[in-house]
Amino acid sequence: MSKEELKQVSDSKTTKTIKKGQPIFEEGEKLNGVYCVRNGVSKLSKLSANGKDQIVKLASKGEVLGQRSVVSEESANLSAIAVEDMEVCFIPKESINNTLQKNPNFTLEVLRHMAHDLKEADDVIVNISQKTVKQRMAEAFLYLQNNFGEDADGFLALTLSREDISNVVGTATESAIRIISEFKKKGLIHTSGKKIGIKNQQKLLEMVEGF
Amino acid sequence: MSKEELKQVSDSKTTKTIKKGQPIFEEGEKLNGVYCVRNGVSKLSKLSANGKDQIVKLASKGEVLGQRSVVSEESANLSAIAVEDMEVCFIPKESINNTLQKNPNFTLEVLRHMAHDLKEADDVIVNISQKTVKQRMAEAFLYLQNNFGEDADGFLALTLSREDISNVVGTATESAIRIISEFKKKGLIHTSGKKIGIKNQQKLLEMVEGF
DNA sequence: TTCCAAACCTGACTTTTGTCATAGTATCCC
DNA sequence: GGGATACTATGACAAAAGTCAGGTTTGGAA
Repeated sequence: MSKEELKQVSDSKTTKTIKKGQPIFEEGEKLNGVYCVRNGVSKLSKLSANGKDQIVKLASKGEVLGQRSVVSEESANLSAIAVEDMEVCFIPKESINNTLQKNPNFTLEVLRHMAHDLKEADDVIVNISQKTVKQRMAEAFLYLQNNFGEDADGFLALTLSREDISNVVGTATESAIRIISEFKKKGLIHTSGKKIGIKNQQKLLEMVEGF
Repeated sequence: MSKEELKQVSDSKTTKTIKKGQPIFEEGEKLNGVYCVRNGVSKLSKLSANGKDQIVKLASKGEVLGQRSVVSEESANLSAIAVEDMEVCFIPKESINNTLQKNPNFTLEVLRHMAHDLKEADDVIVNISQKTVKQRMAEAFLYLQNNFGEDADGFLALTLSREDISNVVGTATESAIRIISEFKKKGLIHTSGKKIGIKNQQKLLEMVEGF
């Protein structure tokens, strides 16, 4: 983007604070712009007919929410809810559309980014349909480790509730809890309250691969 | 696109015939361009660790294959295999990239299209993780009816093998066959050889919704 | 046409996963 | 600090789905 464009976008920004558990936007809502995550983590989820949420993606610092809806001029397909206190900035869709029209390189960037998201989504489809719940749980822990890191005590930096974990994995909360207990017994992970730490990365990896 | 651009793309096209069962490209391959479906149907699938294919999408006339890989300059994430005899035309990536650079409207069109695909992929994730195999089977039949229509005798125009059906739904082939038998007994569908016809759309719809 | 391989189908069984019930534990708010 | 509320945990059971093993049918090639 050119300096001028950057300035324009910067001018149209407004920062907003979202408390843990609060929605940034919800499924079906018409979005007037996109939200850029400055701090904290948001879950992107969709409610299914049986009343359970499926978490499709976890977005943190630097990621943009609502892009897809604004680009395709549809209402939001997913809800974005804060799993930690967040700071987001809002960019109105006029500003986005304007830049999309005028700056082919920006559009191409957005396109590349969406292509990446699409690949990830396809991978999730394959995983979820072909792997067992146990394998997906192992994968989820490794994913959290890779993408959000660990705190000073060796626990996963992003602490999700058991329910959120089950919604990422796509299983019943009780099943998720049971598998956490099992992993703990086998020495793959350790816990302290809600916090989970990875003890044996190698074995978790093998489990994902199906050994 | 302008006339000139259209002509340029048209000039760089080469048409290719693909026999049923033959791949257009395979997972991991580097693509030198995209393929536009002129005739026939292709399945886009990915091999999972347990040796089963998961079909992510069925593409027919007018749809473009390989777009995602060319845009993001990655190797193909999915294999494209003909489920019917096909005719495709090839558009080299230079031609695509050229147009992407020069024609913001074209880029925006591609972007919108990919946004749509992403939404569909998210929906598939929710379906597959939150619905039973039976519900997904019902959904698959309705999908085939909506997207590919019926022949003169009231059978689904696109005939998939039982294995392909199971790979769309994400289940074992035996399970798919068993559910087909069950649906037949319940009068929801009728079959003749591999062909399947929908008898009671309403009940299938209710089944998808979880009644 | 005949044969063979591939696709289809079904039964019996096992494993996986979900559901319901219930109890303990943390957490929030007044 | 106490009580309501949400979250975590576990057992018992039921339902869903996968696997294995065997048949049968079908379609295509020699």
